[in-house]
Amino acid sequence: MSGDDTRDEGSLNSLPHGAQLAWGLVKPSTRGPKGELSVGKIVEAAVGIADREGLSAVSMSRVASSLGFTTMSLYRYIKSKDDLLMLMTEAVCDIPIPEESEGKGWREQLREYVEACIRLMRAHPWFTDIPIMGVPITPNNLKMVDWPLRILRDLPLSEYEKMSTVLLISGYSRFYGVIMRDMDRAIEAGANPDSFSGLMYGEALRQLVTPESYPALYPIVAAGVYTEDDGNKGEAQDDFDFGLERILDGIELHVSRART
Amino acid sequence: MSGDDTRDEGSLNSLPHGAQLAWGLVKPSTRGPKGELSVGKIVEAAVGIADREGLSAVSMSRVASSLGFTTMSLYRYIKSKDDLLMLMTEAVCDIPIPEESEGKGWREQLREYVEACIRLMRAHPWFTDIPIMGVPITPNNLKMVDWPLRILRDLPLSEYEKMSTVLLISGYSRFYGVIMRDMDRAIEAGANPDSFSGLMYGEALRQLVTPESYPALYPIVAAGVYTEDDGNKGEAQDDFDFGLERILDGIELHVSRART
DNA sequence: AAATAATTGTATATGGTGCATACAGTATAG
DNA sequence: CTATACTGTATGCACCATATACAATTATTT
Repeated sequence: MSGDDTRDEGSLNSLPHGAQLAWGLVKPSTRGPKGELSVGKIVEAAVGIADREGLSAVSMSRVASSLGFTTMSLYRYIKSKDDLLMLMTEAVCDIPIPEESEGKGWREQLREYVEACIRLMRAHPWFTDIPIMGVPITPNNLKMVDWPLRILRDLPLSEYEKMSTVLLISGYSRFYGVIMRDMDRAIEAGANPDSFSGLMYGEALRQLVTPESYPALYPIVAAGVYTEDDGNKGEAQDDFDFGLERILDGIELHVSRART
Repeated sequence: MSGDDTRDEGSLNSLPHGAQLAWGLVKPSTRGPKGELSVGKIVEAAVGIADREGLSAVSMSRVASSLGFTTMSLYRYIKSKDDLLMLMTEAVCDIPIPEESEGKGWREQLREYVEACIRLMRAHPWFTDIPIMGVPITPNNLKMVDWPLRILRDLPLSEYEKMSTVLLISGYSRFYGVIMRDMDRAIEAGANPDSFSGLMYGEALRQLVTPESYPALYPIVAAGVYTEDDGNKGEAQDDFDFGLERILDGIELHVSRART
């Protein structure tokens, strides 16, 4: 139709339906009644429910009824629940990405990236409940790959190494995103009347983890380091910073080796 | 009863039922008919089903009927499905752990640890489908914490730093375990008649990822590095090794700093 | 040896899930 | 103005985890 149609429809159709929607590849039809619903509204509603009540509260019927429609009406817009989940993550990955080339070094910029990832996962605790179905293939998700790649642009790394590095960094973000989300959840749950749950398993572990069976773990459990009984949120933050700095150190060392 | 009863029943009862079972804290009752079923058999059956057909095939009724019992009979042995999942991971974490103090350095030993973790996750692809419910609290799972701690024993790190390091390493294992499992799955699915799925999304992404919107990602997608179109399993292995070496480098740098 | 109490596996039921299908209504294109 | 394509809906299916009530079984206590 439009002149610049160099598109290979076939390969685009190979994308999951959710991805096709995210890329705006699904042409709105002209015939028939105009839909009162829309993919955007559905995803928005689903994200809202997930934010408020967790991912398990997101069922097709729940989303539909929250919009005042029947369950099945959603399937006019979305092929499966998996597609909805994909679109939820995509919607939430629409975050501002800093401009290129400020005066900051790559370490600083990678820290910002990781921070942004973690912030995203904490703002939407359900984020990491959605399993990774594969390599990112939707626009905003790919922005989240392009961003760190841009940061690495001028480093003396091969393209494979750059991808490896991004995988390393984003994997670390995700892993800690999970941990921090769980911590947030625990704290929320810990605010319950049963506040003694601070120790919870700490005391039990102190009885079960013997120096004979767990020689290296024992002193750590005994000292309360394992269960972090002091309830100090800072500890987890320290863990996180420590690991990140080790990773950045490792990258820096590799880069400096490559330079010589 | 037995003389050495210094146990605080209360705190042990605070453990989830699955953990109590794993630690052998649930006394078998004497009264009543002896059970034909057992927790061990149930978990074994569940693991078998998961290995063969994936975690989604593991339902209470499926497990029960595979053993020739009714669904509800399982609940005589296990309180909830969550407990079953916990016991499944626990069962599978029962792997041989190398003796202490061989001539190997800590880097080498940590590599072995990570390899073992990955091997575990590939042998049981459902492993990472089970969400982490919290810090490990079951015997074999704790062995998987004690092991790397042992490796770090003689390094000049505080206990907090050691825990942070273990978290870093095991988090990396888990992240890559997920990736490799997904890769295995894709290869298995790719063996289907529709074998052209080798490219799958690669071709589509090459159309969608423009140099304007994705300046840093574009060359990588264009070169086929992003989707690893060559189907070479070695690439992912390279990614993995690269990241691991960066992490080990980072730890080494930190240690050498601490030494001075 | 008899009574008691605990524990077994089962049958049935509840309220949920994602989704297939068939359908009546409605707006557009020819 | 008819054919077509699309809308939202209603119904139903197979499945899920789990609660409850129950008859059968067996070890301990009396």
